[in-house]
Amino acid sequence: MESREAKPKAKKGLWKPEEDLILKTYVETHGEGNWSTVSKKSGLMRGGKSCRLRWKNYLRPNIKRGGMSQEEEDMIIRMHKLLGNRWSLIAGRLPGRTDNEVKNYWNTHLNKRLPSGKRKSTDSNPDQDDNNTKENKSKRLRALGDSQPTGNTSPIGSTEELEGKNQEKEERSAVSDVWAQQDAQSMMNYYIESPMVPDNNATFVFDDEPFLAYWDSFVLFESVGCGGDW
DNA sequence: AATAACTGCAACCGCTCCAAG
DNA sequence: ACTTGGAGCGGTTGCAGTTAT
Repeated sequence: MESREAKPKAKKGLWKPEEDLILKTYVETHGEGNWSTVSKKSGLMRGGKSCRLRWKNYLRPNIKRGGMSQEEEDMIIRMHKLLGNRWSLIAGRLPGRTDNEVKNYWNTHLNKRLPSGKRKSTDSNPDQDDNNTKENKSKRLRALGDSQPTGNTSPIGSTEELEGKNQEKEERSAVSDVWAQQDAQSMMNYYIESPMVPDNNATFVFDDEPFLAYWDSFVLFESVGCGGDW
């Protein structure tokens, strides 16, 4: 596909301020989308994916930067418990936060704090510490990559999560069951009471995925099937 | 002061999904 | 029905900054 000759190689690495400016200006005048053509039209020597990522994670308006608040952190933990590594879904519940940011925050701050956390632990046994050294990291990950299907590192349901291409669909159909089995009631209470939700009138920003669909099916399941009192 | 080790984050990669042709 | 290409997602890597020795 990319074997077209004379195709200039896309620039990689950190974005420079002038590149940011070009991209920002371009998107603000032409709108999002058609990322593959952005590099040509804007003059940026970047791949479309790179442009999209930069915009989405850094340049987009209303991006909230800086440390996570306690509410945000709590939300991430709860959502991760329910959804696993569905970073885009989790980020969708956190206005101004991106999936990449949530993912990084989880991996660097939260994961190691939780009992099941397994990355870069500071108080683990020597064997585990050895596994966490930088030079061993790559070897370990490559070895895993050779022997494991991708996307199977979720702490939640890592054993029951399904391999292969139907995983997503099956997950979606199963998600209400998962929620029903877990602390669904407290989750609902949290949503209602959360300081991040100014009122109950759908003030979430549903950026990407149809989270409402998940929610609806869950509500349906709970209210019809389980006799919940809400 | 030097440098090794660690940490956090930005960015890339590979894959899947899905709409258009 | 099939192919193709764009978009999006999660996992992984690279590296700059920080801390420990």
